[in-house]
Amino acid sequence: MLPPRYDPTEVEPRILAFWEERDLWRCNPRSGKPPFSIVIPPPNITGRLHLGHNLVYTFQDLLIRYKRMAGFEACWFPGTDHAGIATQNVVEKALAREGITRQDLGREGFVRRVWEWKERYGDEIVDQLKVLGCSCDWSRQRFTLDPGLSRAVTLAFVRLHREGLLYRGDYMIHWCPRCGTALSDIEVEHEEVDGHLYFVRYPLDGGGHVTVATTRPETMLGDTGVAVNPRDERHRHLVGRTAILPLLDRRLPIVGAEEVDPEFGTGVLKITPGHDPVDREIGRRYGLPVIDIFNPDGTINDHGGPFAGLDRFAAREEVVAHLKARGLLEKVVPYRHAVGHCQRCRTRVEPRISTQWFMRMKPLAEPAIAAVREGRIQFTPDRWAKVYFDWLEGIRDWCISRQLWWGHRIPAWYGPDGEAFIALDEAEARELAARHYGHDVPLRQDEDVLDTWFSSALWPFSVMGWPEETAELRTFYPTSVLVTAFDILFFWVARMVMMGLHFMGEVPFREVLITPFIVDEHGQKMSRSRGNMIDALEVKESHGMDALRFTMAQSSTKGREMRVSFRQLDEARNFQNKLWNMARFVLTNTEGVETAAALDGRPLAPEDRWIRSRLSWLVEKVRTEFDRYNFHLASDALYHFTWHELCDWYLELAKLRLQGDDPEARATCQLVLREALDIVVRLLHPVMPFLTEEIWGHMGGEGALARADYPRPRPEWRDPEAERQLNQVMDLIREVRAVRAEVGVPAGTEVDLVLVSGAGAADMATLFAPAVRRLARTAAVRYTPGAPPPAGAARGVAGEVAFFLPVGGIVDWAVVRERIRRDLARATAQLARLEERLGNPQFRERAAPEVVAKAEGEARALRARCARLERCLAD
RNA sequence: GGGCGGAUAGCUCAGUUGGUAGAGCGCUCCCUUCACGGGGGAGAAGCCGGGGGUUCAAGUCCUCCUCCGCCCA
Repeated sequence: MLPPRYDPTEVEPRILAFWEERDLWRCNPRSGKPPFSIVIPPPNITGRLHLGHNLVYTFQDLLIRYKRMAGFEACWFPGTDHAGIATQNVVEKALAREGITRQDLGREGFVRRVWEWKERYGDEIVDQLKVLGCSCDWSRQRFTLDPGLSRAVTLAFVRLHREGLLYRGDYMIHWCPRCGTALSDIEVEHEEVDGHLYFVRYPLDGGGHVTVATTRPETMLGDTGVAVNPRDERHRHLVGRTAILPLLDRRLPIVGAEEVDPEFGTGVLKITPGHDPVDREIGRRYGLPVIDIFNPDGTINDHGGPFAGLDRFAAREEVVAHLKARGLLEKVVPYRHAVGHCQRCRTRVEPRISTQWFMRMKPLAEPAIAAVREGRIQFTPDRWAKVYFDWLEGIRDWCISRQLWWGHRIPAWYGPDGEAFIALDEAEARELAARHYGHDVPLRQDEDVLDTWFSSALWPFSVMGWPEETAELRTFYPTSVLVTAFDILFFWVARMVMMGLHFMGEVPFREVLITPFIVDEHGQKMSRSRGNMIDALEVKESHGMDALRFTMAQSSTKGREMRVSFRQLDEARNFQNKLWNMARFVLTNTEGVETAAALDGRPLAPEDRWIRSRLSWLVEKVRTEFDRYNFHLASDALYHFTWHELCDWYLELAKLRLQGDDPEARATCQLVLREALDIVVRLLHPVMPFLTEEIWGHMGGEGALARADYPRPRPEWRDPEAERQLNQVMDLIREVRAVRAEVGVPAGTEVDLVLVSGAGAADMATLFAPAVRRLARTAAVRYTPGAPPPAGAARGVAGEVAFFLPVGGIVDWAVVRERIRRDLARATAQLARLEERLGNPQFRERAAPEVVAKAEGEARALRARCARLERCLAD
């Protein structure tokens, strides 16, 4: 006997073990089945599972399980990402607690420490995925720094370089002083901050001064010029003169430049070619020197003269104080402006010129744009395609080198004169160098590593063994769908498309499903600092994984945001329990039933034909909505059907036969119950795998439900007549209940039900009398056409069927009459609207014939209903 | 400045070829009915943000506006 409450904490670990023992997720690229594949967005090894991950992984698992059951060779490729900056930060913090720095350990020692850390903690997130029930092919788990994937990265770099798509040089990049590395443009987040605009006087050679305005006064230490707009009447005459940089007494030529906005500040711009992209451009035109004033950690270097050694923020204070002391600070006004911050550590970044590797993006972006335009990749929701185009069309070159130790070291070796040799390994580089110089020379490998996203961009094929021509690549590439959140659309999705097209000659995935962003019930972003995080593993303990998955599926929408609250989780948990009890009921009432016995050929009751008709609809609905990624519509349909059709009605009706004395009728009912349970459990498995697998076990199902067949539509089960009949029965029962409740017939009182008119009323009193008696809690059910109701009888009209309950004395006639009047008023108003529409010749002329016919049918039914209601009042 | 998303019952949200509004929660009343009180039954509750337009018909299509949020420059 099953317990009356479903206990996920007991069931889930057991089911996990059951799946694991059977090795169910391993795929065979040679099976010949149609392939369906997904590569996981590799979680960061420093990551801990949050609901955002959970959502993305739930959708993927749902699709994989669905396709697997539907007959596909469904392969989900799992793995993790080395996350250069994040991981290095984590390990450096750990070292700091020991009082050491990575420099103390040296590069080799540090990298060894990171590997040790990775071995210890790097699989935590993978373990969490397993606990979630993710049906990945774990035998194919990869890590971006695995030897195979690292070879892929090196090879990709070498090829791109030979193709002229990589270059190295001094350019303005974003520098994070805390991480000590360059960042790409998209790793910088611009935030509005309240700062100040400082107006500083620069003396002119030969007397007088100009005033410049700047938000970063410390950068004046790197000034090598001053510019004005040549069209600016106020300042035009200054061009050609020389200003003197305060504090350092550097001579600054004054030049004319169209870029100078006369409206900004005083219209005079200080030129700092080392630390501002616009200044850099102006400086280049006039041959102004470039001065980098920062050390890698953001302190001022020797170019800052007396300020050397100060942190950039302290330097700002000092510079301002000195200017003030010399009377050169004209004024300071509050100023709100956008400042770039490091995406990883929120530190303010500094624009800085440095030597980095870049990837030329335009030639790669064009085919990527075409692939989506031509429909070879489909976005869901499709509006994301526009965001994708906008970014790719304005794309800039990608700074791919990072001044880190943890990552793929750039395969570039430099000779004594700085000549670069790009090769698959050092031996090859030596060969190239020897050929170049005519003799062996000592080589020095590039110190830098590649942006982690470089390796992520290769993921869809590196994970399948590229550059080897593997069976996996042949079968599973391109993958079927990529599921991810929008925040990595540029970082990852677009770059995978570019690399996939470039190296594989084919898109990496045919569809991209962009999931909503999870926020709390008040629409706030979930974050540790806000304290509003919902931890997936805690929810697993309190509600069960299936409840969490159901919530994810049900509250997913096409919007940008998705709110998750404990209320929804409670609802899902209740549904979980409802399902459990539905199964419990069916199983305890069908013990010993030979389910293999053919149901076909047995005479079915109308409710059997009805529930089969509904099941047929449900199968089609669920499959259709899964196929469209409308997980909320599929889960709503499953929820509504299970609770409000199967449990509320079919199970209640089934009790009549199960508890009756006709063994044949009971057997038929039992078979239908088992059939319904079987279909529901299969349909629901992708959404709620643990619970359904557990029920399947109790059903004595063959093998694992996870590998069973997904239900197919059964159009032959469609039965409009049975649906019509059952709808009428349900209407009648509901109406009798409502009349009883409203006019105050005590719940325990069983009264007769007399049906007096209406099509189908005879069936209600014969075929369906037992059902009506039980569910409407009435005694005898009689059909007596035209019978006059006794005085004080409660009465009502269900659809077109008029009835009364002879309960004179119990009820208040005024209440009964009031209720009928209200029903009549509603029906009359409805009828009036319909007749107005039908009376409009243009409606009859232009509306679709079936719409007109439907309206006519409704009007006919309403007229009948109104007549019955009027009759009720008259009698 | 450009773009996108949202505005529907008290709350959170559905509503896919335009056919006259739904769910869950909450609320009110009733039920110790033998699968489930994490249950069952009944009920109240909405000028679908605002204006204009197309249409026989608009929550749904077009346009403008207001408010909230996000992305890009």
